[in-house]
Formats: sequence, C-alpha cells, structure tokens
Amino acid sequence: MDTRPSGSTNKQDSGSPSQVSSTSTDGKLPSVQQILPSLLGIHNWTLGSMMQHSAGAHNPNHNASRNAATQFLLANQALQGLQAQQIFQMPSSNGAAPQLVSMPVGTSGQASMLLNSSQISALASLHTKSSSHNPQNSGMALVNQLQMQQLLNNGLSSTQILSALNNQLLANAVAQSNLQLAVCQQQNNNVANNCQSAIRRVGKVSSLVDSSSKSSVNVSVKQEDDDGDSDGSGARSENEAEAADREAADHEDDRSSDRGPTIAQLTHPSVIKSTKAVNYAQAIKSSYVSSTRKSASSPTSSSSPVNAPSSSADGRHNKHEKSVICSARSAAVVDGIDLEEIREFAKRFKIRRLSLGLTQTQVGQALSATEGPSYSQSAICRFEKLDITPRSAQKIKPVLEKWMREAEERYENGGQNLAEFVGCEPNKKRKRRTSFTPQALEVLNAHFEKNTHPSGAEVTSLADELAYDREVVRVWFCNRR
DNA sequence: ATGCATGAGGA
DNA sequence: CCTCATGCATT
Repeated sequence: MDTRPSGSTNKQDSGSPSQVSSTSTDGKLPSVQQILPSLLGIHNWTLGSMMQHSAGAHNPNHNASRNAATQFLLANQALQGLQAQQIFQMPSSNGAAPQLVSMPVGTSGQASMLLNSSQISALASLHTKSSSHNPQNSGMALVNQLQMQQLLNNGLSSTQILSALNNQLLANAVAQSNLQLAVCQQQNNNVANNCQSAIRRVGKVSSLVDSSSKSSVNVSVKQEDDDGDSDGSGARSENEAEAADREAADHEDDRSSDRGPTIAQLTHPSVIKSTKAVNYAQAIKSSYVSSTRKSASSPTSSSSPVNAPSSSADGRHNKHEKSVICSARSAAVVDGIDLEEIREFAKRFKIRRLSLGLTQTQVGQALSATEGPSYSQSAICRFEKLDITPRSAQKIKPVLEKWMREAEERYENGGQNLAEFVGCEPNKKRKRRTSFTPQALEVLNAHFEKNTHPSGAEVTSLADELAYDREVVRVWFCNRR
C-alpha cells in the first residue's frame, strides 16, 4: 500500500539513511555488525530472500526489484532464545536505504533497529566465517533480554532505545565473557554509563538501571515467529521508511505539554518535583477540579487556584523533565481506573507493535480499517507514552487490545495485510497551523502566567497587539491550559 | 513527538 | 466561551 496521501509530504526522500547504529567502526571498539552475530548467538543462519509479494496488490513502482526483495535472515533455531531474524528491506529509489531490523532478544523481548546496506552485507558476510560455537550464547541473549526490558520499561523512545541498544552492544562486546548474574549487574551499569550520555544528549533524564529491578519485568511477549516468514510489512515499507527516517532525525526536545494529569504523571508523582510542581498542580486543576470528579488518590488532591501562582518568571522554561518515565510500581488507581494495569499494557503494546515491525502510523491506519473506533498515530503515540488522561487511556486500551490480538492472529497466519489503508476523504481543509514567533510566545506566556483565563476583551486586545487572529489566541490559551 | 485545530458537550 | 478528547500538520 503505498500510499502516502497524495498531497502529503514533506518527506524528503531517504535523505539521511544512515543514522543507525553504526558506531565506532574500526580500531578499538568492534562495530555493530561485528558483534551483532555473537550478541544474538547467531552462528548458523541462512540468508534467504523472496520477492516481495505485493500484499497490497499494487505498487508497481517499487521496482527496487532486484534487491528490494524482502530479505530474511533465518536464524538457526537450535540456538535457544533466538528465533527468526527478519530484515525488511524498505523500497526506495536507491538500494542504500536503511533497513529496519527486528530481532527477538531472549525469550520475550525484541529489538528493532536500523542498519544500512553495508551493515547488512557485513552481517551477511559474517555467516561464512562465524562458526565458533560459544556455549554461552544463551547467556548472552539472556543478559540482553534483561537489559532490553529495562530499556523498554523505562519508556524510552525508539530513538533512545536504539542508541541505548547500541551502547549495549558495545558494552557486551567489551565484556563478552561475563555471564554471571552478578556480572550482569555490572554490565547494566556499564550500559547505563554508556547510555547516560546519549540519553542526556537527547534531553531526557532517566534512570536506566533500576538495580532493584523491580518485580514485574514480565513483559510477556509470546513468540510466534517460527520461520520468520512474515511480510505484509514488505509492502508497507514505504511508511516504514518514512517513519524510520523521522525517528532517525527525531529530536526530542522535550517541550512538554501541560494537558491534564497524564498517567505517567499520576503514577510518578515523585518525578514531579520542583519546577514541575506548578505544572502538575495545574494539570490536576484543569482535569479534576473542574470536572468535579476528583478522587482521593491524586497526590496533590487539593485543588489549586484557578490562577496558577507560578512563581517562575517564565512558564515555558519551567516545563522540562516532564517525560521522565521510569519504572515504578505504585499501583495507583484513579477514578476506578487501574493506572498500573494500563501502564503495563502500554508497555506490552509497544513491544508487540515493534516486534511486528509496525509503526504507530501503520497501526493507526490498520485501526481505521477495522470496525470500531480508531485512533491516529498521535493517539497511539500518546498512549504509549501515557501522555493522556486515565479516562482516555481506558477508552483506547480495549481498542488496542482487540487490534493486537487480531494482528497476532494475522501474523501467525502469514502476516498478510496487517494494515489496510482506507482512502480517507479529503474533508474540508484544515486551517493551516499557526506558528507563533518566539516573541509572541513570550508575550502570551507572560499573560498566561498572570491570568490563565483572559476575558474576551483581553484576548481581543492581545490578539490585536500580536497581530494574530483572535481565535488563534483564544485557542492558544485553551491548549495551554 | 507535539503544537495548534476542531468539534462535542456543557454551562 | 470553556474543557476535553483527538487528529492533522509540522518539527
């Protein structure tokens, strides 16, 4: 289904293929492609390829033909904990596009990463020489499984996971012989250290290693790929590529939004300290006080005055570190909604989605093709991040649960058409998104801090002063609140 | 991933 | 007009 809504587009073609997990290539540290095989315990595998069957029936122009054929790396099943290695090649004008590589790690985790063609071929050429049987493979896999889960448990974004994984690979390569659990911990620390900088660079603080490793690392992901065949994603790869690119370029500047209290916030009151306090209070206010329902559990129960005091000079700079989502087990229950349960599901869902090699966009499209309510990429993104109110989450959850079950079924049956694109009607044109200038934002924020609910007259004059549509200004306040 | 837009439902 | 839930469009 190639698709891409006609008008769409901003998408510059495969502009930046690489990004990927290529790291130190030569010299000191081994490159990813050098250690990947051992990391995964792959010593015997076969490279197969099959022409991509146009699952969607069309897409003649994918003629990346010769090489664009979907390739599969089939891992030797003899190595426990590892199953089929799949490589979905994304069609593109040139064969240099990066490929999404999904690899099961351990028995219940799965990592996805992008590898460019040279890395792929490097990986491919390795099978000829790699023959050393390391009895400790399973051990390695296990270690990585744990680490992977920790990464996932911390709610990191795809980009973060990729970089973290990358560091993980290096860490493992360096400590290649350690397999004891104790050593495992050590590795975790190494990984943490290695990752920290990367993560920080990306703007998020997060405790990567929860040494106490918490009880529930039960990310029960059942494995169903026995022969790595699956596809259907082959045809959708355009979207895949698109998303991949975006993720690659992903800049997480962490601006954060102050919509209502999100599950992430509710379940982690601890992270909401200092600067965050104000926002949190506001969040509680807007969503609970006003809705009269409010329930005991919310940590800050008391309602804050409508006019957020906000002691800071500039509200915008106060909203930072909101997306810190680390592990926690607080089984909070708000409004009869088990946040913990939702959190668990969101985690599982993300893992499943990735293991199926699907992007949020694809899931959204698939959803819209099925019965019942559907949700957009945005919604899915927010759900996975738990950047939504408990109420919304509870509403979306069953939909995703249902879809996930069906997706698994289809996957097992050959994985055909996991996503079906349904031509959306153009609908009426949406107003072009307004982009406020930094200056305007300064003014707006200044006003917002003084008064979150400006009167009609105030809005008008403000709009006037800034030379923006009154409606635009009004909406800005609504969204800001 | 997230900023702004839209529309429903409620005062 | 507001709040909320969502989505489109853009970063």
